[in-house]
Amino acid sequence: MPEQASTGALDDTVDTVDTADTVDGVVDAGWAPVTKARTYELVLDRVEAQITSGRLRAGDRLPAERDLAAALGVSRVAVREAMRVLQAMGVITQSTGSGRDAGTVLTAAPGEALTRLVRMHVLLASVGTADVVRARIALERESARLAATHARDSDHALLAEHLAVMDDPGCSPETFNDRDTDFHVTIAHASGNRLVAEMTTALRNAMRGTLLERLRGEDDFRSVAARLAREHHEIHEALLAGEGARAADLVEAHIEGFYARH
Amino acid sequence: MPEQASTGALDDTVDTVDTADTVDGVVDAGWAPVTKARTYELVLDRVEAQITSGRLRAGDRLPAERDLAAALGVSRVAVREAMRVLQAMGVITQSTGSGRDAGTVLTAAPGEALTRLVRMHVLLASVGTADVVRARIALERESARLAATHARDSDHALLAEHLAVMDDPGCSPETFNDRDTDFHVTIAHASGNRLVAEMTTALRNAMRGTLLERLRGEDDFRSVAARLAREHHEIHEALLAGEGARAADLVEAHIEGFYARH
DNA sequence: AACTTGCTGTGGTCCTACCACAGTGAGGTC
DNA sequence: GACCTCACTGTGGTAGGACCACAGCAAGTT
Repeated sequence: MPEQASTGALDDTVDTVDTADTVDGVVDAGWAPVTKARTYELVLDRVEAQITSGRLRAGDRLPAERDLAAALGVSRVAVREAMRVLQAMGVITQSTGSGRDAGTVLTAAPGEALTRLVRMHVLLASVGTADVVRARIALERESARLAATHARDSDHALLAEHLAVMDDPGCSPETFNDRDTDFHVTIAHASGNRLVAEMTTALRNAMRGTLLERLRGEDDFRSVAARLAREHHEIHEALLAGEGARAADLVEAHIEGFYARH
Repeated sequence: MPEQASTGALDDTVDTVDTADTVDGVVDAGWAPVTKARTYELVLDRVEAQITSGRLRAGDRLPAERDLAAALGVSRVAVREAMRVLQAMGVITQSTGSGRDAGTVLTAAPGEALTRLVRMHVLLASVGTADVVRARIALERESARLAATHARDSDHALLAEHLAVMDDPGCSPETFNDRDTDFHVTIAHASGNRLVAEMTTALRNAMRGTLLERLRGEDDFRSVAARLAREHHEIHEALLAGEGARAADLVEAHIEGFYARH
């Protein structure tokens, strides 16, 4: 049916025909340049509409790319590009093969997407390290505050495990950094607030490389590690005691302290 | 040159050839399934590497899609899908036409990308409204605290303008909602912390629809608007006085109050 | 009953062709 | 000479068709 250039069901192509024009002598009332939306964006809109209307929800399977393309009257390329965007947002997962669970499935996994986004912008110097630190503090304060009342036994067990590894004097900077990340991420997820947790995780992960470099460049890695470990223990104790406000203050001092001193 | 299936410079295609195998009788030492990375991800890695190494920075122009494809030894489709991802992350902007500034340009604009990401996940019920509210409070407290010392005269002027519009008794719920958003966003950007600002903006924008619905459904919109406006004025006064802590508390009460009461 | 084998549906990749748009510059017109 | 016109060129945008790799399933074989 499409014989070239969208003919099908997707002709919302024209967005605005409104006001103002800049062409030479023409009257500038009631005219605006006609802006065309790219086809893949229209596909995105359709998918979003399906979600909004409740016809599509997490766990559901999307039509096959070919079918979707045919149904919307666009090419498969357009559909694929829309899928790439959704994937980059952590909204879908794709896999090959046949069978019920194969293909494109709606799954809400914002974590990885956020991490990549933040890391990319840190690399681009679009946001500075100091900014990330302040954002981390704001979020992790909230994480800690909530975790003090929401954390379960399994969370505390996990935290204890991470602490034990970091206490080991033979622990390398790499291992320490990984477990440090895990410690903070565990607290974030114990908060029970998914959004705060994912954002916290993303920021901490995006800083992973930077932090590792600092740890490696440390003159006396062991004593620094010991101090950080001690602070971790204090935070954990505050959480166990259910003292959210104190935990939040400790976390703030912990994060700020590391950056301020190095 | 590529006669089908990647032949070119991008043959990192094979990721791991390591340990363990599950095939029936075969010795399970030293074998693992070969996992292939998707081509567009390899392209992404190359772009990220260029940024990391400093050969590419914000404002720079990327090679034309065709050239990049040739240089990397992949198809244009692969390059285009990588571009879609970068665009979805707010890392590039694309435009047609010729000339120096046409084509693909590295520009760090995380705001819109974040907004879409959060909105999508709110729609998917991956994160609940209450979670977004708590996250907003955490971030906007920080925004307000920083804005109290960093805001310039132009910021205060903008804030005053928004306040004036919201004070107008004839102001519609739509207009009020828009200006309310603008008010919070202006504070966020006045904080001087780009990351906090972008995240704040994203959350506020993602909630735009929800908030508008609540305002519209209000029995006595005018009195609610009047109360919100009064709170806005108090916040503004705290900012003008440079009292960050008070501004933060007011913002928290302001946000939480609205959700708690409705 | 257990294994093998081929079929089918899915995303992954590539190529090629063409369209729409925006500068650029050569050429014509006044 | 100054100005306008218009074709050219480089860019992303789109379409369509072909083939590959993979995973499940079912029929056939041992």
